[in-house]
Amino acid sequence: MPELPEVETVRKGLTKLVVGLKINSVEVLYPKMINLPAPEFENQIAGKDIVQIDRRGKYLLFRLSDDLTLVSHLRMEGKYEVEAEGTPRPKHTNVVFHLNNGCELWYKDTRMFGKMALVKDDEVFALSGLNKIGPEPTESDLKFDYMKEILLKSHRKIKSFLLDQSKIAGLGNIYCDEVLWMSKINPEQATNYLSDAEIKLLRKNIIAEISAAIKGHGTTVHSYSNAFGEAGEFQNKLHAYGMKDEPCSRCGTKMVKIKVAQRGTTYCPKCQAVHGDLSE
DNA sequence: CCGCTTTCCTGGATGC
DNA sequence: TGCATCCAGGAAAGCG
Repeated sequence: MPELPEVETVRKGLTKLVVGLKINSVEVLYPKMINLPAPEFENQIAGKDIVQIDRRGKYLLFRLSDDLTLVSHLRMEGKYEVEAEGTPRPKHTNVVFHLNNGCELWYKDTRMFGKMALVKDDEVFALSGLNKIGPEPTESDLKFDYMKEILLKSHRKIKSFLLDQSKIAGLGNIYCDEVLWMSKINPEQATNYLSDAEIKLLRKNIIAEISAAIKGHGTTVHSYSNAFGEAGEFQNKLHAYGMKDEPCSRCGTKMVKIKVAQRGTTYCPKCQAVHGDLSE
C-alpha cells in the first residue's frame, strides 16, 4: 500500500514520463472515483498540458495548464502506468489519459479505493483531507515543539495518532509500526504519557525512516510497484510490519500482532513495553 | 472538538 | 474441488 515514500517515487517516475505532454482526451471508466460528472471531468482536462507534478502527504498534484490541478490519491492499490496507445488494458483500469506522444497514462486500482479531484489551483487546499493536512515528516517541517504540543494535548493511542494525516502527513500502517519499533514505543501507549526523550527519538526516527524509504524507492508489500514497474527496494529493511511470530531483530522476542485503531499492528512486547498509562 | 466505529472495494487466504 | 466467509486497509462519514 503506497505511503508517502511510494507516492514520492511515483511522482518522480511520472515526472519523467508525462510532464511536458498534452492530454488529448480522457476516458473515465469508473466514475465513482472522480469528483465531477464524467463528461465534465473529461471535457475540462482535454487539451490541457501536464506542467508539473507535486506531492503533499500521500496526495499527488498534477499541475495542468489553465490553473487546473488534478489531485490524485492512490489509497490502497492505485497505480499509474504509461503504455503505447492501443495496448490492451488490464481489468481494473479506472481512468485513461490519451497523451500527445502516442502513449496512454492509465490509472489502475483493483480495490477501487483511489480518488481523483479536478479543481482550480487555488481550491486544492480546500478539499477535504488536504484542508487540514499536517506537516510533512521532514526535518524542516516537523518541529519538535509542535510534536510535543499535539502529543501531550491528545489522549489517544500513539498508533492511532500517527495514522492521523491531520497531525503528521504521510505515515501509513507500515511506517507507523516501523517507527514505533525503532523508537521502542508501545503502539497503545497514550500520547500524553510520552517523555521528551521519546518524542525526540520518535521525531528523529519518523524523519529518518521516511527519508531512507524515499531513497530506497519505497517499500513493496502486496502489489506495489513504481511508475517504471520496478519493485520497491525498501521491503528488506522492515523490522515490524509483517513480522508477526518472527523473532524481534533487536532482542529475539517473538513479535506480536494486535489490532489498534482497526489496523493490524505488529510490535515487540519486550522492546516496546508500556510505561505510564495506556490510553482508555 | 474529539475520538471511536462503520463504510467503501476486490482478491487472496482460509474454512468446511 | 468448490463455494462461502474472512481479512487487508486510507480516509471520510456517522455517531455519541
